[in-house]
Amino acid sequence: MPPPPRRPLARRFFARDTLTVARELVGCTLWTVVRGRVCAGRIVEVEAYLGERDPASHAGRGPTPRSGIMFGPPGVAYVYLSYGVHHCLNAVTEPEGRAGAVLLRALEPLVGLAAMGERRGRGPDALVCAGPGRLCRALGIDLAWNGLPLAGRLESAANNPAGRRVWIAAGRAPGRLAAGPRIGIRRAVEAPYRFCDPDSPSLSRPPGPGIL
DNA sequence: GAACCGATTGCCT
DNA sequence: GGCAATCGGTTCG
Repeated sequence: MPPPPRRPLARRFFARDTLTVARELVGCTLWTVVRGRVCAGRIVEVEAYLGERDPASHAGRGPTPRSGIMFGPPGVAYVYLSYGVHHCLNAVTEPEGRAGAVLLRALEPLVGLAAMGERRGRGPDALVCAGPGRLCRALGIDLAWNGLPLAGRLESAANNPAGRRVWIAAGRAPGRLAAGPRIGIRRAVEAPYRFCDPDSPSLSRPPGPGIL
């Protein structure tokens, strides 16, 4: 199977309703280049976090130093540290001024499995990015990536002294799309804002019950 | 300033 | 199934 296109999505893709962006991100591809090593995977599982009206969102009580980025321009990375141990990568959504983000929870690895395996330790290939923390570890993503653009033109080398690149490109749309409750949250546990390709072998958990 | 919490993971019994 | 790890952000006094 030929690799999917490497061209980043347009920024306006992300400047829309968060639930729409979340559903359409399933099947797209996430790319990183760290010290010249290319990694990519097909996005197979995401969760939508809606912003000020979503109690489960970090932006649920208005902007703070951490969540402020979700109120800013769409199409940039929101990276946070989970349980003091793991990093999680979101794509900021909605027009500037309105909060929203999509958490990338799992990828099917496509490119750079050797580098992913070195960062994560050995295990089944299909599960190397099966979880938000695993995904970031495998692709080399940490807090320093917070705020990097995921869409539009790639960063110039001059603006990227760490030699870091990240972007989201189009991919193969899923044959089916499953919806269900979000994982690991304590508030708004009912909202069916987790979307995944139920036919993927790389999910962090079984698909939710809804089929869209 | 201090206490508490968490959009997780891997290892333990 | 249970639980520790580990720390930035948030909240409270």
